[in-house]
Amino acid sequence: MASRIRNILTMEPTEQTVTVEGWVKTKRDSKNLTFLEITDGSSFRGIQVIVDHDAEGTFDHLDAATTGSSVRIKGKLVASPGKNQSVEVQATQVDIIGEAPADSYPLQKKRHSFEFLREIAHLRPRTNTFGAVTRVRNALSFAIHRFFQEQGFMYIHTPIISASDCEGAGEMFQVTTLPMEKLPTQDGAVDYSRDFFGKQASLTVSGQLEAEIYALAMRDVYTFGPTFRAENSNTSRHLAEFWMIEPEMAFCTLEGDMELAEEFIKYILKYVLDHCPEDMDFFSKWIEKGVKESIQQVVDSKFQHVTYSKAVELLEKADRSFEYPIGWGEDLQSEHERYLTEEVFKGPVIVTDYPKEIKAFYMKLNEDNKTVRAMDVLVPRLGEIIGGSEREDHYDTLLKRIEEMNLNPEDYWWYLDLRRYGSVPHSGFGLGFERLVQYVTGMHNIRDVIPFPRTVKNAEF
RNA sequence: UCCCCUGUAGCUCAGCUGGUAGAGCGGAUGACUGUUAAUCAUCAAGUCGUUGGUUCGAGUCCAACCGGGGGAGCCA
Repeated sequence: MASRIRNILTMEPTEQTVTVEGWVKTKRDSKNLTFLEITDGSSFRGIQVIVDHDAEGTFDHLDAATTGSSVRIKGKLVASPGKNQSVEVQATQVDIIGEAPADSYPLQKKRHSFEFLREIAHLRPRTNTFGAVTRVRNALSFAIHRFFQEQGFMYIHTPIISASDCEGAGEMFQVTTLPMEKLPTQDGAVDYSRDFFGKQASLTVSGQLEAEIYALAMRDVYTFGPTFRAENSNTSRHLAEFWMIEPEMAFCTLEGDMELAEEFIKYILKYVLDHCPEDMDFFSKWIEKGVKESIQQVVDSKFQHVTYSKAVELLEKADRSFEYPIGWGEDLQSEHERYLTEEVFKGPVIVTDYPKEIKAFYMKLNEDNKTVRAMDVLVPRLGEIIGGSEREDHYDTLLKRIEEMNLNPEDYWWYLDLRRYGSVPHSGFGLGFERLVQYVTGMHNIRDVIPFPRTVKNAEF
C-alpha cells in the first residue's frame, strides 16, 4: 500500500522502493530528465520525482503527466542533490491514472486570484493556499473537540431545525414543505398548521439556548455545528451558513467563563502552531505578514481584564481620534477594539460588564441595574474573537428583561422553566469557527476558509 | 440594504480627447545533462459581461440589468 506523501518525506532515504500516489503539481523537462512534483494534500510540501529517460522502463507516456493529472509512481527514495528538498524519488515506473488536458485544466503553475478560484471551488483545494487552509481548518476543528473532551465537556447535538420562535436576533431561513406557488391560507394569513411541523420552522441561528438546557443537567457541555443567517450582508466576514462553537457551564460565573475562554484560545492556537508549522509559515509569508508570530504572542500572553466603563474611559482620553467617536452606551467599533489590544494593552484583553442595552436579554444583570455580566475577548489584529456571558439565572429578573426587550415570554416558556427548577449560575460563550480560521490563517475573505461558501446570491457546488 | 471601484485572450491586466485589439503568464511546437512558478525560440488564441441608446463609426460615451471586489450597517 502506498504511503501518504507526508510520511514518505520523513523517511530515511536508503534507496528503498516507495509508491507515490497523488496529483502532478508541476512538471519540468530537460533533455534526459523530467522533474515532477506530486502532492496528495497530506502536507504542504509535495515530493519531487525524477524520471531519467534513459533508465529502464517505458516513460514515453510522460507527456500526459501534466499539471492536475493523477499518477501512481514507483521508485527509489534517495537523498536529493537539489536545494529545496532533502529526499526525492527516482522513478522506475510511472502510471497515469487520470489525465488532465493542459489546454483545458484551469489551474496553472502560477498564482491565481482568490476570486477566480472561488469559481472553481471543485479544483481549488489542489492549490497551495487552499490545501493549507484545509489542513489548518481540520487541525483547529480537532483541537476544539480535544480541548473540550479533555476538560470533560459533553458534545451536544443541538437541532438544526428550530420550530421555536425564540432565538431572537438575526434573519432566519424558513423551512417549509408548503407549496410556494399555492400557499394554504387561513383568514388571509399563511396557515402554518398545514406545514410539515404544524407550525412555522426555521434553520437555527444559535444552539445556545438548547445548550443551556443540557448544561443544567450535564454540567459542562459544548456545541459545534452549522448555523444559518439569512441576513443580506455582503462582506468578507459574513456567511449565510457557518459553524459555531458554544460551550456552556453550570455552576460557573463570569470569572470561570473568562478563565475557560483564555485557556481554550491558547490551547487551540498552540495546537495549530505545533501541528501545521509549514502551513503557518506559508500564511505568514504570503497571506498575512507575521501572522504566525502574532498567534504565538497570544499563546504566550496573559489575557488582561478591563470593564467596559474603564475601556470607554481609556478610549476617550486616547491620544488619537477615531472615525466613530466613543461614549458610554455606545458599542465598541472594530477600531476601538484594535486600539485597546494593540496600543493600550499590547495583547489580548477581555472587556466585561457592558451596558445592558447593547447586549442580549439573557445576560445576567449586575447589581448596578445598568450593566450585564458580558465579556468579549479581544485579540490584536482582529478585535473580538469570542463573545460570552454569565446567563441570567433568576426567574423574575429574566422575565422582566424579556418584557423590557419586547419579546413574548410565552415563546420562552421552557427557557424560563430552567430558572424555576434547579436554577444555577451558568455561563458560556460563542465563537464563529470561520472567523477563527480567518484569524489564524490571515486569509482576508471568509469565503476562502470554508470549502463551499454560501452567501447572498451564491450557493454553487 | 447603502456608498465607492470593477467586468477586454485560459489567467492577471494595458488600451489616451470615440477610428475597428495588445502585453506578461499559461498552452502548443522545438532547443536545453538536475530542475525548483526552470530557461530560450517560434506559433495559435478574443461575440471587449448582457441588452438598449447616442454617433458616419463604440472596448472607449449614456442608461438599465447581471456578475465580482472594497467599505459601511448587521453580526459570528
